Amino acid sequence: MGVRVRIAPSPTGNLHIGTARTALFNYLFARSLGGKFILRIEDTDQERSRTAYTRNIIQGLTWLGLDFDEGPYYQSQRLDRYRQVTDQLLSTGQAYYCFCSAEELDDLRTKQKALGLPTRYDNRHRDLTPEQQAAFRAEGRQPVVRFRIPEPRTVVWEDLVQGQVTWQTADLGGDMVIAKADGQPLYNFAVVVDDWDMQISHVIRGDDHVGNTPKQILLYEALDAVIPQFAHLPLIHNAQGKKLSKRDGATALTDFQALGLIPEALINYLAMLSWSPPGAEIFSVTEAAQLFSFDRVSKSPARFDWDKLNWLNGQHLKLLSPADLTTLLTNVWIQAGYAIPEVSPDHPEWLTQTAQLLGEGISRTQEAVRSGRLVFEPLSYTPEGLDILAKPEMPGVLSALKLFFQEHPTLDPETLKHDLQALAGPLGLKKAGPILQGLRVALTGQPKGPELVPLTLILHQQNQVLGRLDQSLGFAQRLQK
RNA sequence: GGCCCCAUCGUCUAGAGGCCUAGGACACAUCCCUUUCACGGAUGGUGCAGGGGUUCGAAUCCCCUUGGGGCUACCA
Repeated sequence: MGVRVRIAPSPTGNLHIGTARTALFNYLFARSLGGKFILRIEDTDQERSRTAYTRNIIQGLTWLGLDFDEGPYYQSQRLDRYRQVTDQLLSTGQAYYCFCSAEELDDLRTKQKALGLPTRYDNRHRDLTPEQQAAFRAEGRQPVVRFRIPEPRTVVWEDLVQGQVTWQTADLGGDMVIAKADGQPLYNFAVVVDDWDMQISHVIRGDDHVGNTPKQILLYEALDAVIPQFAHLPLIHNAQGKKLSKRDGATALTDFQALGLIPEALINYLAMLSWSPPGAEIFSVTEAAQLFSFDRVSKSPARFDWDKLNWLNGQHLKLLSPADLTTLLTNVWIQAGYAIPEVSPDHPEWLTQTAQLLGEGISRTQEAVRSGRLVFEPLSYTPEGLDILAKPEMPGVLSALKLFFQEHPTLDPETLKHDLQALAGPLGLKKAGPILQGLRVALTGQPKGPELVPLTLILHQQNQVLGRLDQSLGFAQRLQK
């Protein structure tokens, strides 16, 4: 049996960036060894699970390109199976009914705390006689099912990331509940049954699960099941050095999406949290899969760094084909409410040129919204732009520019800049700066922005140059008074 | 409280006893490119938590201290 790994999120929230990272490592490991990547939805907690979240999780994984080979499997559809295994454990005496109430358990913990003892279940109902059980039932108590944890015993496993991990069963908190009073299976139990049934070869998950692993190993043993290999990844930390949580702003994958991050960059960044590539830092998911191995995974947590993610996003944006970039930015512009004429699957030349120009040097697609306004929206001026128009030489400059464009209905991209600069002399200007700056402000309303010549060419194709020049000239003349 | 894990520039990391006067990337600063803002190029500063060992030699091995993190449910 080859490599079979799984990502097993619970649909109690949108796909979290930490889950996405775990999914990625599972995916990389599977792909690096030609194994299968499986999706399982852990929805045993009926209270908190929502199908909308399941949808979000699947969409998120798909968006990232982490396509799964099997599934999604749903734990909620396997309840009979869990019951069956619970019964098996019960019949062999490896599990038993515990009738303790929530209050009794609470009480126990409070007392232990007061005495400075570690909190744990004291296994008080481990060996109840049938008579005692009947008495509890007569009281109307609904029992949970607990799995016997032998003490003392040492559980050891060779973790692919953590190395050899040793755990004393006495530190496990006593016999564990595997089924709630209402019959619902609990995580630590369901996960073992599932991984067993689905023949998972490697369990790759966050290291907040190390403490669960000895319990699960005991369960595998009790079921006489093959124990998978374990790899516990260090967690992702926030700027404060704590586990990344919903309180940290953007943590759902959809947040990153909305911010203008692209999957290629996110994958690249996530892969480098606690894993280091043997070579270049910028890579595709395919390349990462070829390079991936657990011996380059660190045991220490990594802090989430927006600066680096943004930079990486810019790098991957640059790697996109003109067509892909155009599609991406066009969607952003449409979402921003800009009226973009004649959009079709094959982008018109001018749109591709616009995307190339405005996509230059940005690190997130959302940054193109602001520059997009310059091309797609009617002309308006910033205070800085008005300051420039108010300069005394501007009416002259703009008149000369207007004349130039009237005389040159077709523009030569090769010589345009030179031709514009040549306008300085006749106007008595020492430098061409005011000409270019004037044209920039006249066309865009602001002194800063994308490269001027390509921008002019694009607006010219849209028949926008003369109109804007005219409008700005009028403005400049009025500002002189 | 108990158990477990971690510890190299601000951040992500390379480093598996001599190749380290510790390398790279992000961020930062300066300069160059440029009509502008970016991009790009160049240069620069900043780090082995502390203390003990082991060794001819330690960022690398061991111990302690300190700091940080995780877990400790009839959640997952």
